[in-house]
Amino acid sequence: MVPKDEYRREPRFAPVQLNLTETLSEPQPDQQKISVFTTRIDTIYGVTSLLLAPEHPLVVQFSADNPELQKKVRELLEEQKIAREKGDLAALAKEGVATGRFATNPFTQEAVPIWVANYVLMDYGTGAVMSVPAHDERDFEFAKKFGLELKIVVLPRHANESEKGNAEPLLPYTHEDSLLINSGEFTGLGCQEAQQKMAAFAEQHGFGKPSTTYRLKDWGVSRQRYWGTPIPIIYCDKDGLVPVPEDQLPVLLPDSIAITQEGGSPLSRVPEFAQVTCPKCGGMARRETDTMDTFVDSSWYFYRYADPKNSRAPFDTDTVAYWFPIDQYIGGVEHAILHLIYSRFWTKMMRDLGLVKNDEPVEHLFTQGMVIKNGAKMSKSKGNVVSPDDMIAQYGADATRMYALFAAPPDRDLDWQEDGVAGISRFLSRVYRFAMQAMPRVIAGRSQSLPSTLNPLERQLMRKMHQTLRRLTQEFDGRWHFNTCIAAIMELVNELTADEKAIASGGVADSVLYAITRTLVLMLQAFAPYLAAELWSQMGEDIPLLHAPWPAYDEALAAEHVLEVPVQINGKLRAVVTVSAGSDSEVLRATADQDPKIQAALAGKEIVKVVLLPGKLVNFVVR
RNA sequence: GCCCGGAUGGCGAAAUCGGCAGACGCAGCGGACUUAAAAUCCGCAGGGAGCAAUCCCAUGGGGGUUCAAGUCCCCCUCCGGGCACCA
Repeated sequence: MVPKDEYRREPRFAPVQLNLTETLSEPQPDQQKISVFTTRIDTIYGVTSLLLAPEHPLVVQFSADNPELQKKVRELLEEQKIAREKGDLAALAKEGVATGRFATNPFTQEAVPIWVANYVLMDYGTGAVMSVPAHDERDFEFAKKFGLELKIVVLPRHANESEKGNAEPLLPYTHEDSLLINSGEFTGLGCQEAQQKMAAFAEQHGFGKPSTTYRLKDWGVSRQRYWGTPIPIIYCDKDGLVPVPEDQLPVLLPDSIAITQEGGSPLSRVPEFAQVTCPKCGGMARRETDTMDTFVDSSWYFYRYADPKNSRAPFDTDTVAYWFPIDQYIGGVEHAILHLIYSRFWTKMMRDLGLVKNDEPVEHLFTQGMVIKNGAKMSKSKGNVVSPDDMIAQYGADATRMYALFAAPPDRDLDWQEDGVAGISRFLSRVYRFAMQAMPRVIAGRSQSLPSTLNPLERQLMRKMHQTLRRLTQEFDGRWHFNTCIAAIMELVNELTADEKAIASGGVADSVLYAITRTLVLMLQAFAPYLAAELWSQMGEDIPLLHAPWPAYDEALAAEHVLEVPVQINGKLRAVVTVSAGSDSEVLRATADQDPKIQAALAGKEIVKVVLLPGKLVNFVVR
């Protein structure tokens, strides 16, 4: 599948150990070490403080005999917790407190103050961060607020020569296509190179080494909701967490439930659901009343489709192995992450458990556009969904379906509007009238073989038919731009109805009329299946329309014999000339030379160059 | 903030590999048929200048590459979607 970064592989330089000093004096050999985690070791000469997460173990030690600091740290932790629960950590105002301790930067041997900050997370990296205000957004904000020092150690690579050395970049300057300054022996290196060399230096001196870290996407699956899959776990005071025995699965949601405005899980207020006996000891126990995120269901439900009647298990491994992976997934861009990631994760988990044999749920992904209504995506949660029911009632399912396909290619967003469906409806009526008019001769033509030579009208119509068929065949196999398929069918029908009188008066053999009408119906079935099925049955075909094979187009019959070639002068269209297909450059040049418009336009000009593309284009470059 | 899409006539769009910008349709205008209307059929239709032939301008904006750019490169604006103190 296409989205492939559910975890990101990032080169990291971690951990770098900064020695802790009690004072600004020389570092002592027996002092403690704090591991920090960084992706920008190249900025380490710009470190002006060291930040710890409120939960960092050393914070406890630092604040042991300092109640004031303890209180402040508790506040910082609380702020962080609330922000994380709300999911808007980014909006959290940066707060922090100095511990009064100092750490020594192993690169510079400088001592920097140690702070506790509410935006440093204990569960990422090491819970300790080197703060480089000049080259990190967050540190910049923090340092400005608390008056901490800024040290510029990276300059834009493309700064003018004259500015070099004194150009102050707009702070914080975080780009990595840059050069180091004020960085000791590393000054003058590019960021990337510096990262390699400084990591090697750290490793050599035993205070750090590069590593690769994988960042997994968080997915908290439990929800305090009624709608969701029950989590089959029972809490017993005696036995702890007890899984619901397999013969009691699946746990079903209760039917009688009051959805109130109260907070908390609605299921916890349904005693007959929540109160159970422990499967182990038979004593009073409590059922888990959170349900699972609906993403859990959407992560695997499609496996059930391969084995829908299985009453023993969700699905049988071998039955599923026959069908999976799915050949083609079609979904909206808004699914490009989340659902798609989770379903891949779920498949890999089931693979590891031996439940499925495929590594990926899906082979190919087609990302369809969203339906937009009044500038926003149409979605149930936004309540701006427009039902096609009215349109179906007025124009029928065929016209509604075809209109939706005609409005835009499927990979593009579609701003839903209803003008235009009438045109499709008119088109389908026109097809029906034409076909029914021709029907007696179409039926007669069924049993006749095609004429050995086609007359000009027959040839023209057959050419158009094969061109249309070629277009559809290629689209179905490739881009899926059904809007242009429909346009192509319209062009074919336009040509047929334009020649309707000539066709009616016998200008086209019955067998040719049959061949064209039959192909038209086959092409139409993808877009207007009901009309196509009706016409097919009128034609008295032996096999059902759905079983009829897709017809093959004939490249020779589709080929144009006369080509119109644009003639340009300095790239601007000045004439169009007609040549027979297969004409070479000389013929093309001669034809263009003879065109009166071209002769007039070239008069008195010097021809510098002539671009000749046989069958495609002539361009005179003149002075 | 970061990542991914997108922007072309009054509207939906087409141009698939750098080669006639606007196919096909909607809405509109003119005409035929009709007592009249509906339906249907024919024609016109990006903007500007001109009686006309014809010419100029035009694919969100600005630069560039090229004989030739909606299409390729650089910068920017706006709209949509997703993610987001992950150091």
